[in-house]
Amino acid sequence: MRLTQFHLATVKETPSDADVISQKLMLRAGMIRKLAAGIYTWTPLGLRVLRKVETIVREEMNRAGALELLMPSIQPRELWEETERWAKFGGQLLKIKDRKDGEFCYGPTHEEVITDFARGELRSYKQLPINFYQIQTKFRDEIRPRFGVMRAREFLMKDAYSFHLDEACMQREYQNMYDAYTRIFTRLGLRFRAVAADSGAIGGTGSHEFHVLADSGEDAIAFTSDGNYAANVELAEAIAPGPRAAATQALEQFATPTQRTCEEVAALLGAPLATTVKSVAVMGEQGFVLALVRGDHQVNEIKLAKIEGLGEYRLATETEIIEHLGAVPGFIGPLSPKKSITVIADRTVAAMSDFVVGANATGFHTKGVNWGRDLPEPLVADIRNVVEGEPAPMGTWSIARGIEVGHVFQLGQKYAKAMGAEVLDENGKARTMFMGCYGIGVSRIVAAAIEQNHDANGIQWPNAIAPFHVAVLPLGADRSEAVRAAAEELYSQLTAAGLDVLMDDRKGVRPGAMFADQELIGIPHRIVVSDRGLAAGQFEYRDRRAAENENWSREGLVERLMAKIRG
RNA sequence: CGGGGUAUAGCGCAGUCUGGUAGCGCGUCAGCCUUGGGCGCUGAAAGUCGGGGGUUCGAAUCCCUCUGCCCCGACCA
Repeated sequence: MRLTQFHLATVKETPSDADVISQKLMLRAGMIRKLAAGIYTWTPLGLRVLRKVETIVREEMNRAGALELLMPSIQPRELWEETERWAKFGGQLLKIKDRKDGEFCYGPTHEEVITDFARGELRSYKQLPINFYQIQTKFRDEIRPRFGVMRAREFLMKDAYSFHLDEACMQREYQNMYDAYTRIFTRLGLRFRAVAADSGAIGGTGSHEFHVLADSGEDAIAFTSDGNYAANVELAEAIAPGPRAAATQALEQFATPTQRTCEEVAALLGAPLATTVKSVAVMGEQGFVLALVRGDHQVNEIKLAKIEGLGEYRLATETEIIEHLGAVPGFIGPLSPKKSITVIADRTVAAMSDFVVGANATGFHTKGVNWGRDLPEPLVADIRNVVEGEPAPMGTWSIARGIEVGHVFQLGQKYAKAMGAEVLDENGKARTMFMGCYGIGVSRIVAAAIEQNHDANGIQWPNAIAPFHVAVLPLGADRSEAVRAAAEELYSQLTAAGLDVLMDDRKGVRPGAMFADQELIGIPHRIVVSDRGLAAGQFEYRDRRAAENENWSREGLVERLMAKIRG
């Protein structure tokens, strides 16, 4: 591509409403332009990257045996009523009406449509297993879209759905997709990690998220020091500490007129935060529950929701807290509540002695508290987030940040059952199919790749998804016929070799501007053609990630470059 | 949905308090100059000051109203 034939839309000034680096760089490089909140136009430059990601995803899905199809983006309400998700999906579902007042939504996902398709198409176990996928624009009306295409409302997604006669077959395909995803992210040239994820209320035996590692990631991932296990922080198990020490202190209530948080109480006492216990009051299905974690820990809502009797719990209101405990929030604890309540202690809390809690009297806390002696033994469960460096089932936990770009999921029979998707087995008996679903955020990958690969000058694309592999920059082509001819010849050869080449043939553009644009848009390799170089019989090569130039002779240049790009 | 901002040239912003001929930087266009890190100089084009209503001799500026967008929070495969 000659730059004069292309639409380069770089800007010098950083857009003021961009709050993550990928969004800034995508706007400055002219890859995207915002049309409305969370809705973007992909420019020719940005689209080249998006298409490269899409192509790799498609090739690997095909290789894994999945079949591409394309479903409608507009879906009728009736289908969503069958799974009761018309109401349950919530505000993210963009609902629209046609001229006859028929109700539709813009598809945020396609379980209903594919299951409807499958129940019509699939009749015999002989047609199974089968895996259908599409790469398509989705819309989720996010409450607060932000971070550019990282969390846009309209986005490009690959979604696949597999159908099976039994669970074992579903699990085999799940593994097949897991392996395909590993190949995809490896080919994309990204540093990533597959992590065990919470499978939520749907249950099922498995779910993994694929995260691109980046400090700016929205999700915390926990992984063990031996590298063999990684989990969403929501799932990582906090193991029980050693046995409880014997009580040494007497129970003592003390005044904390203005100290409501564990931090404030610990500061007042001059004691470590880890000697305090935080009490979180919630209302579960079976009544009032007090969840206890150590002062320096955080309650994990997903773990808490899994406890028997809690289910769809919510935080207790101030009125409920006063009614059950007799004190206002900030001074509550498990000691002598006003009414009978359930106390659930985190494993760590259960192993504490001589600890500090709210006294259930406004303005007071109590120290020297001990299980068994001062209050009954609690129910014990793992209800907190793990923290950096603490013991894990194997080794110790480390915490990293990641951007979720893929998710594989064993759906089981949830949708097939709700929608009556059945096939006849070898005995002629109708059986509800098992399903798996597998998503990849294609447009999000573009942003995630930038979060992971950039410097002060701009983007540093991995070769596999760079909009162009190499930039040819002729310096002074306006006045040097030799430079112009050499650049043209090089451009032809590189293009003929199958590389994506961008030649900066703009008139009167100074070298500094050429370099700045090439670095901003992140072309991974550049070759400078100049009178100075030609006189020495050399071309100047620079890797986007390198600080220094290399002088390459004309001989073997194309091969040398190919080796760098194709690996 | 709650709270807080903001809307002025293609982009980024000042001007609004205290009403009186629409400004700056970047970009764009023309010319000169320059040619290894977003050069320099000269000139030019470009704005129903988010929409509607009101006050006033006169409104970007004051009042009312609507809308978009941004930030914080709650929420979220």
